Amino acid sequence: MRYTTKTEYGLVCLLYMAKKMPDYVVTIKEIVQTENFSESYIEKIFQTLRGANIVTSHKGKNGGYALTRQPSEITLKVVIEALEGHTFDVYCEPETREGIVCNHFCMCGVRPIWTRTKQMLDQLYDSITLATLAGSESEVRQKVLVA
Amino acid sequence: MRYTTKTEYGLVCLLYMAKKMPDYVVTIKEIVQTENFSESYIEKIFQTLRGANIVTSHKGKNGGYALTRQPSEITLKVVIEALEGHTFDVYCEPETREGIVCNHFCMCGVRPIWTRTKQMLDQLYDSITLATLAGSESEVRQKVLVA
DNA sequence: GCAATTCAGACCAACTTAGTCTGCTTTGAA
DNA sequence: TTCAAAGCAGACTAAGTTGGTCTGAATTGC
Repeated sequence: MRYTTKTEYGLVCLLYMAKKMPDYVVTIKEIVQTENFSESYIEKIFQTLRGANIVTSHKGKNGGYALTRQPSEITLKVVIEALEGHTFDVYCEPETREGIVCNHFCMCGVRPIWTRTKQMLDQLYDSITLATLAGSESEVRQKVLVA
Repeated sequence: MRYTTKTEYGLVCLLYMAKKMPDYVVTIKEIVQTENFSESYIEKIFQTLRGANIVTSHKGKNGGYALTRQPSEITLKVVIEALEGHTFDVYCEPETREGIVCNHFCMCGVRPIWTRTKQMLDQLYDSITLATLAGSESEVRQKVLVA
């Protein structure tokens, strides 16, 4: 179980932006060159981020993307939900899949595990912002390099 | 992000066994009739569980499957890892994907999130056993029905 | 007006999932 | 000794998802 590359790439891009000055306008080209991603794919990811109001865009020459708010006000939860749909799919939750009769899961002893899992992940991702990540990066980088 | 049906079905089956007497031998047919699963698919799942030494099997007439140890000694982590491969795929972890050079992830600011995620899930699933689930089921069932 | 940029959406190959299917082997009991 | 009931092994497959690509707009600043 893992998140898709959309989330992975999206977070890398947002983190890149967070580390720049506030209101910094970044272009797809710039970010693709720095991070060595596929241009078309990143474009699509930014469309999703724009739809979720995490970034704004400006068309035309000197256009590009900027964060809609401070890095400290953009939580991981919001980003993951925008790119992935949800932090964790409880799957058998009746309210999330209307029309589907759940034969096994809804009332069974297994479901509470998934509810609890989602609860934990939501809480974790709600407590981490882009600023958290940007701030701890150098320190984290060192740790990893030493280990 | 969610676990596959292998894990879902596998847990339902194991929970079914846990609620029976210790050393109870269950057949695929019995469990399939009770839970309304596909026979062939459940067979495959039990092969995996046997490979992970979570159940033992006995061939031939009056054969079937039994838990290898007490429900209280079978953690969710062990079951999920057997059926899913891992509780959470940190993805860019160099040691898990030898030969693959990670361009973006390994040293970047995003990776610690996934490390932390895996840590939390591992800890959660290590603290829950089949006995926990079997024990809390009736109570959980009530809660759900009331809500 | 032109070059740089985003925007929209159709398209697609490869992979994964959730199974099915066929037939074999082992075993207990009649 | 036979036979039916079980597990065992593995090839196969349809449908869905992932991780993109590609074409061609529309918009904007210089």
